[in-house]
Amino acid sequence: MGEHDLRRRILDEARYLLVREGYSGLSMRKLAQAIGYSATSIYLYFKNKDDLFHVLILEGLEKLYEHLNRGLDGIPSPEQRLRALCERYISFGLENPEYYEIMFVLHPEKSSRFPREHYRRGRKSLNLFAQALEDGTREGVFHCRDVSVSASVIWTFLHGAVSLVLAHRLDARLDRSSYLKEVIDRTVASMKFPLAVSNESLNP
Amino acid sequence: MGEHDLRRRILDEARYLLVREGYSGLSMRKLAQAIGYSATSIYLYFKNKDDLFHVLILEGLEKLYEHLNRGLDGIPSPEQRLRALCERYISFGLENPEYYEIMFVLHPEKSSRFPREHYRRGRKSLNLFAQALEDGTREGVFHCRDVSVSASVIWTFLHGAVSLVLAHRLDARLDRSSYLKEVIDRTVASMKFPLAVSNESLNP
Amino acid sequence: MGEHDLRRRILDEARYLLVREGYSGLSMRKLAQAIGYSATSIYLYFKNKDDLFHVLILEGLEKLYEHLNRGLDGIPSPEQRLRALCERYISFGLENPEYYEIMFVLHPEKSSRFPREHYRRGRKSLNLFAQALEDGTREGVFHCRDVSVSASVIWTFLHGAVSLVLAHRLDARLDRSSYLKEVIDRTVASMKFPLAVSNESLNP
Amino acid sequence: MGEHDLRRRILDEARYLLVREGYSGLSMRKLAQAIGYSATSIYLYFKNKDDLFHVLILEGLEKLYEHLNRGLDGIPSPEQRLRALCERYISFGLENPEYYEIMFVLHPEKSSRFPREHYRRGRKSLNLFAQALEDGTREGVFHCRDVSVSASVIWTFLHGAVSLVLAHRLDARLDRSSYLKEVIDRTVASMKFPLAVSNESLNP
DNA sequence: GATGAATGAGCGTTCATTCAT
DNA sequence: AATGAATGAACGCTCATTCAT
Repeated sequence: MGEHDLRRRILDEARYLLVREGYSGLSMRKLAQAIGYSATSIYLYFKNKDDLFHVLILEGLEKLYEHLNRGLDGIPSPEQRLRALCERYISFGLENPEYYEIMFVLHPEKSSRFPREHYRRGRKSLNLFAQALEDGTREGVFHCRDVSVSASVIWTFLHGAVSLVLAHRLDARLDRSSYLKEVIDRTVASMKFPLAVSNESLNP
Repeated sequence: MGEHDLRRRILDEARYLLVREGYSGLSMRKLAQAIGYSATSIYLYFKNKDDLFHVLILEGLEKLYEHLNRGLDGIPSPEQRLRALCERYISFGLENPEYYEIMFVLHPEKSSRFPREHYRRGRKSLNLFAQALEDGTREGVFHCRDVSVSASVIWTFLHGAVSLVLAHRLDARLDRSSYLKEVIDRTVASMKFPLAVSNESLNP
Repeated sequence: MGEHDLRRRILDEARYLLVREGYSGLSMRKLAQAIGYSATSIYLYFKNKDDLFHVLILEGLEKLYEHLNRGLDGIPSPEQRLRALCERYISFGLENPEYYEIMFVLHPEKSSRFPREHYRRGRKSLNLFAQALEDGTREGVFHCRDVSVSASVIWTFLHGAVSLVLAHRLDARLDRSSYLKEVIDRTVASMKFPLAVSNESLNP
Repeated sequence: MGEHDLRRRILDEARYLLVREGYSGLSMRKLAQAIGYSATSIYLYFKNKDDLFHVLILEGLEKLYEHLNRGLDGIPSPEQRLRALCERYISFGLENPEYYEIMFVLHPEKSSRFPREHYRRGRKSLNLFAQALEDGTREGVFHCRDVSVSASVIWTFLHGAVSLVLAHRLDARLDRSSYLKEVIDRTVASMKFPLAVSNESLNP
């Protein structure tokens, strides 16, 4: 077994188990059995379970960024670029449920155990949205007061969609593709609205 | 100990533990210890752990509905009604994180174990949004092709916000109240947009 | 609920549960639920689980005796009487599996907790066999050195049959009725044999 | 601790506990404590409690067969061979109460959880009896219509003896060795009788 | 680089039983 | 005569992890 092949297999099998059996179904024991190695071997490549998760998360963030960014420069129109970003975000989430869940859904109570490094990596993706908003705002097609806030808002909308779909929480009778289309349409459209001037806050 | 006080205490403590230690932190043993009773006692009031969760979920759905619906009829303007609903949904989620998580975040893989009855109750709340959309569409202030889809879209946006805030996934430097205000503003605004006629679907 | 009706119902339900769910399936909790009373109520009529079992055993021994003895005096021929006893013993066992198991099969390791009183009652039944042997020996049709030993031997043979059938341990392809007939035939026949004179013992 | 010594110790201790404390006394915890290891360790060698039992049963069946079969070919006379088999069966049962109970007495309601493989192994032993009967019938010393039925009948008689002795259900004043001798004598003798021709069945 | 052996802590759950009312 | 409330002990089992080799 060459160098780090096993490490790769562990990560891949972990993702597979994660999506097939859920978080609680991913135990070190089962993982070891699935790759055909002893449980101890996993600890040669990962300090502990958290570490393994950490690596998966970073990988996921990287993949998400690449998925979002690929050929993005070729889309000059800010609106079309934002729309493409929305579509890509959702398709990434739905096609990589294990990465998505581990990045944004699972065990938030323990997320504090993970270094803040994530956020830096995650922000790279968020900046793609922010950049489109920035460009669009300059051109007058979008109206943002603070593009970093608005980018978070867009992320919020898209995350709502992906997480509800992955968790099967939407009404089964809902037509999924028209639902997703409307999510994207309204998300993009919402950026075209001039925000009111008022400054009242909602919550302390 | 009178009547069913203990049952109430169990439910309350379960909610508390849930938000403090997460799902895996809510074990029957810890719960028992927290209320100062033996683990066995819990089984006098709940058939098993699933049953306890089931009760909490139903309670949460009921409370959410009441929170959304209180005095809603007194708001004649559909837009103001929709805005109120959005504000209330978010404030409920942030003020009742344990109910929110158990209803909409936790262990989705196991949610199939719970009867479909939930969804009926949950849909009552969704219908409040749908009704506002319906009225607004009739008045021409909103533009919806299918209010039940659009209601789901709104829910999607709001759920994205609540779940990201509860999971502390947003940039710490983000001003929360302006973020939340923008979420609500754009959510409401997005309904004012006429949807394009095109029928292309996003995902197979 | 008059006097001791409940006591009777408890005993009957216990027998029912015993045969339907086995020994471990008979818990005080389930028993209480089955009769529609609280678990505590059982303790009004029986000191504890052992006591309940004790009563069932004594009942079973009594019923077995009656089943064996009914109209037995009307059978003058010792051989026919012995044959009748064998048939009755087996039919009682197969038709009252719960009594049979509780009397002769279940938890022998704990039988020491039960008073020796059983044996007195049980011996009454054994004596019916012994009497037939005694009469048959006097008439020369049976050959017994010590009828109490031979009666135990007969019981041994019959018990083997009942316990194997109740436990479903016999080959499923075995025709049960010809098997049982042969058991009885050979049991009765074995008593017709003159025992050898030798006195060597088998086991220390 | 070399190789699989612990596995062996677990099995041996299980047998010991089984006979000393009965089936319910054999818990994984007690077993672990008895061998001075943690309960978890048992699961390194056995998948679960059923598996452990399964292994013990197979071991017992194998040992019983060897005990019955050893040097059996050296006994040409079918009658002497049958007698030897009877003596050996009983001595095995009395000298290996734990194997005997786990094979033929304990928790019959759960025996369905164990694969049918047992029965194949158990039948090997039964066939030794059948063979002796077959040979004896050919020589005219035994009279059997169907040797497989008659072999089951013999097993029945012997099992009755072993199980009653192990359960201490026989009258304490009974002389055990003359009782056992008579069991064997009459069991063998019973095979010498020509069965009647009648075909009436006992039980529907 | 990889493993076998082992564990402490914890899980959800069931049990027979007691006690005050 | 009957109950509701409560419990300590035990059950089979799984977990992430360690350590010596």
